[in-house]
Amino acid sequence: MARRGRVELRRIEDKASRQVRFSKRRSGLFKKAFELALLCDAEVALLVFSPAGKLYEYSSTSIEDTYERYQRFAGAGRNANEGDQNNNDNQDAAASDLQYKLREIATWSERNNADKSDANELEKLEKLLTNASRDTKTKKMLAKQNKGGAGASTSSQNSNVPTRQD
Amino acid sequence: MARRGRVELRRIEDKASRQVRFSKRRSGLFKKAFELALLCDAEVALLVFSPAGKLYEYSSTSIEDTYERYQRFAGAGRNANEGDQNNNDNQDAAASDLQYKLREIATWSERNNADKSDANELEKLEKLLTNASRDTKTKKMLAKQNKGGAGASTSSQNSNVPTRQD
DNA sequence: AAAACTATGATTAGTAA
DNA sequence: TTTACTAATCATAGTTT
Repeated sequence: MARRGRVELRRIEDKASRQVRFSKRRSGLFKKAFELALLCDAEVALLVFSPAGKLYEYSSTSIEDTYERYQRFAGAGRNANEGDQNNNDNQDAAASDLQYKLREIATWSERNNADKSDANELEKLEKLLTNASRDTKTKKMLAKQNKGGAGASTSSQNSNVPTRQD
Repeated sequence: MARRGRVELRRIEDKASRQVRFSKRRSGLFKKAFELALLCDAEVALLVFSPAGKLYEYSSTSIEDTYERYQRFAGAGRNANEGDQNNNDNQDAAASDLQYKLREIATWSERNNADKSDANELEKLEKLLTNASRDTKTKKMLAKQNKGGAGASTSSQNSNVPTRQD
């Protein structure tokens, strides 16, 4: 027969049945992760260690890459879990993330169809993003100053190099 | 009413509905991850970047710790891995990856500094990549034909000129 | 645009082979 | 042990509010 009621949300005591459930639920979880990546075009990385210490992994690109991206992101300002707070804080993280992607694109298109005019487009786009990023930071700083901060006027440093370490 | 049939397993084209589905499925996935960790006493780390480039994370202990454990593990000799259907060694995949990054960039710049001329740059760039991607595919096809070929001579559509179909 | 609804498909707990 | 079955809960696509 089937289950008698809704499943209780706590650790399963019986070892054998815990192992069976782990195996079933694990495959369900990995399937869902894969579907999210595929259907919704998301980047997903999933690591699971079984209670017995066995490793299972899934990644839509590569664990390493996603973890790196995570670190870059988290470094600049994070946007933790579910509960989706204010995403102003991670705008400049997103910006530096995008700069990175842009460089990737530049490298790729250089290798594949190097063309002066294309390079030009890319350069313009990169400048555009750099500026936007700086604007965001400046605005945020000004906002902070108005609220309670000490003053410092922004020297607009120039653009082609992404604004790195503050 | 409810859904008409089973869900098709491919990328959702409509942007708005992709975003909605992402949000729903993401919360489902995180719930499952949490339950697996709790019920089965597993160590779980989950990183998701939305198509818009937003980060979501769950970890039963800490992302860093689990990643470290993963590295130690992977270094020594690894075990099963579930969803291992990505074999990203071809240019094709690289190209579509770049398209994805481009869409991220587009989304971001739309939200932050929407501007007609910027949109134009992005569009040009996207077209450029689309064409390059198609070229790659065509070349690959030709190569395959030449290798195993029943000798059908493909009317070589010239590679740099897009075949209009939109 | 986000939240509620709801019919339907998907997942799975318990059981059995 | 894993695999298969099946009833019942769960998740969610499409729709409505």
